[in-house]
Amino acid sequence: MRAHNLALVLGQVAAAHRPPSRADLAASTGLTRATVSALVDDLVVGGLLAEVGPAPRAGAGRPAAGLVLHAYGPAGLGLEINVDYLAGCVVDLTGTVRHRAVLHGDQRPVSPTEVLTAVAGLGARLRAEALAAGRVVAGAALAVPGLVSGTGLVHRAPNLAWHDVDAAGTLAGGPLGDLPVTIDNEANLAALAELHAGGQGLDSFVYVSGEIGIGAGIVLHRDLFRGARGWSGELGHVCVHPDGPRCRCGALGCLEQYAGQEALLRDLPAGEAGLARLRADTDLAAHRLPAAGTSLGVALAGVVNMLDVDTVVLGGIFGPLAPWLAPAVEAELSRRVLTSAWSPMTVRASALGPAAAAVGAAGAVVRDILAEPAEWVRT
Amino acid sequence: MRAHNLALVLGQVAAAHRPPSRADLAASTGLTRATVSALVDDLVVGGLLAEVGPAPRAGAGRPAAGLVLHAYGPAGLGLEINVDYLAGCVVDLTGTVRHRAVLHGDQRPVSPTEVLTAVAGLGARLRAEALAAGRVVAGAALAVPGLVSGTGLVHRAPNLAWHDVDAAGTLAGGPLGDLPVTIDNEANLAALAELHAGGQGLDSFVYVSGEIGIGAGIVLHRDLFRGARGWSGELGHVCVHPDGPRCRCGALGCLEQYAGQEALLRDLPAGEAGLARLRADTDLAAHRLPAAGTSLGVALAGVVNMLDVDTVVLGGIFGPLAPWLAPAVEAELSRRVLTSAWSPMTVRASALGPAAAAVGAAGAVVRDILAEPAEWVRT
DNA sequence: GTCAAATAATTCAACCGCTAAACAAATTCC
DNA sequence: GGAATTTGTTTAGCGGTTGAATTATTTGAC
Repeated sequence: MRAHNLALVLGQVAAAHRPPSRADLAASTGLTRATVSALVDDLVVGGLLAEVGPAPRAGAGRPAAGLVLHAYGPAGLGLEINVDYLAGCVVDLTGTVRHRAVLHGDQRPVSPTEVLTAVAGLGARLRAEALAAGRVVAGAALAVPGLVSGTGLVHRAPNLAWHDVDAAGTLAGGPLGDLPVTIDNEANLAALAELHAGGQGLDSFVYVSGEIGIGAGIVLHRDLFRGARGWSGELGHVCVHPDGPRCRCGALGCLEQYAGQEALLRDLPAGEAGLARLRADTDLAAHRLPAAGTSLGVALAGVVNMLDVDTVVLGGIFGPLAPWLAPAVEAELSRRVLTSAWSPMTVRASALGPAAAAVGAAGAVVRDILAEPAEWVRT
Repeated sequence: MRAHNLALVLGQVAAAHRPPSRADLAASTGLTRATVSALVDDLVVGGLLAEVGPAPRAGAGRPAAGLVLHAYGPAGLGLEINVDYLAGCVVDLTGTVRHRAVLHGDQRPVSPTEVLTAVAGLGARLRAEALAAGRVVAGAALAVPGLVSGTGLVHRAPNLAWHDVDAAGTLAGGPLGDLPVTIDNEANLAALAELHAGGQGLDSFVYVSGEIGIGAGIVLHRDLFRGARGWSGELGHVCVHPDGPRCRCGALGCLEQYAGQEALLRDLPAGEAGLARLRADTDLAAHRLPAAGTSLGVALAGVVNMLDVDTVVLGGIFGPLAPWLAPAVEAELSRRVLTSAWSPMTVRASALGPAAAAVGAAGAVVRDILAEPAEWVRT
């Protein structure tokens, strides 16, 4: 019960626009001022909340002490393995990114163990930086472009050609020592980053992650949707044409064959260079991208009909390509989504830069602390 | 806290295979025997639990008093409006159907108000029957083949040609008096019925409801998934061929055009008669149904890739047709679902008879009481 | 400049609900 | 018939919330 109320109070502080007073919290939580005072005291000595000077207020009365999340409370380390880069960042309790780093380079020729060791090294460096700045990293999360079990087993990461890689086991005792590391899908964590950075009114959406493959993270009522076993969001292998070209996964006509990076950059250089060329050659873009957007729209329409979300966020490489893609996606959605007749869909580009999943991963760590403050307050 | 523990104890009784003793409940909930005793006492005087004679047990010790859900506790009324029938039933706390009724007849020519009044009348009759048998109906739920808002507004029921029908408002003060009635989608409630009747190990699945249209109810971890606004599960309008035939909804190549009742019964009499003919003419069935199953499989594969469930239940008219449909569905799923490589999909026919949604609706009412016993215990 | 009004936060007694341990009840085993 | 065993109840104690009274700190009026 105490644990629940601690989380309740902390959540109210996190959600507030201005630093709330204890009295504000009592009003918004329904608890007594006495109770809130006791809870806040625990959270302050636990290092999760801090008092700020009283904000000038109109009218009489004793001024209220504002409460904010402690900027030097426990921090989260986010790591990301992707096909063509490794990334990491440290985020404080308020959600502000404090340190970040990216290592470019194709990871496909590197063995899983070496990739994991490299990203752990990157994480250790960031952790040391954070410590030097006065921040203790409380935990880490690692984003991987593949299907991950709760135990930290990467079942399959097709575009890295990983297969039953025990990521959690490999990381244990490495450069990160005994820091607890959770492992999750890249699109899921990027969707969380979008949820918290994207801001205003974003409640339920599908985040489409265009990297080498196409993944999706589904957020419903500000909560990540994981499916029954945590393997949801394989948008890239939703069928667009039942007898289309064969996909790497063995099936016919998967979306990835129409809107994956390789399809978009056919006859162009791979990676950033190809993307730049595509954006520069407006003729080519105007020809190739709307078709991909239509396929994306067909697949997403099916998803939306089943899942009922009202917003699609285009992320990864789809973000910068959104000007060409979004109109086609939108057209297909309004044509095919049953509810769009009275509740139109929104399609927007992601508000995030590169390495969104790393930011989301770090954010997930601090959100876990905020959701479960009781453990942290005991120490 | 008390409310939570009341629900916890009640849930354990509901989930148990044999009538548990207070000591069993203490063990399974982690509470003390003393606490459980106090909670059970409240639930017994509240009329939700009943004691049964001690079951003969091996070994020494005082015999335990078994606890069961009270068969004469508050009951739930389930109602269903469908294109070609109205149905209703009363279910007691244990989930047993005690009274039921069906009114056959095409509802399409009838006005929404008349349909709603008719189904309410059916409900009132069942309620009176239940009362005569000693059961008080505590609430009702109505299943409608369409998209329903939380406020009881039927936004659209395409196959009834309903459009913004205020079902809750129309029912208020009618034959059901002031009995609280919730309104929900037919496939959702049928899925709940499957969850509770289907039994063993059914945890996460997609229930496919083949009626005039094709709907789906999604259950994840024994919990109904509703999407952001409660409009999930429109499987019938998932795209199978982006440039297939035009659907009533305006889009091209919707699943309904390939596996809807009208497509299955082309050139055959509509309704039951046509279905009987189709099943009798094995040549025709073997020719027509696997193709429909393949389309169903393509659409479901996309759904499963996104939602990550491991079981598909074929309900409505797809239930009796499952022998012809299921193999094709299964083949398509194992070909197209990414996770099927290491975690094969299950496709099975529904265990339910007709009017599954009415049973699910009544079950939903009693499950609500069981989930929130505190309110009931106060009186 | 002092005092009343207003608002914030703390203190303290009372109470609710759970726990732990002792105790009473009802049966089997020897 | 008595020891052993298991169930269920009773009682004291404790954590945590409530509600009222109290203290603290400011604004505004006279």
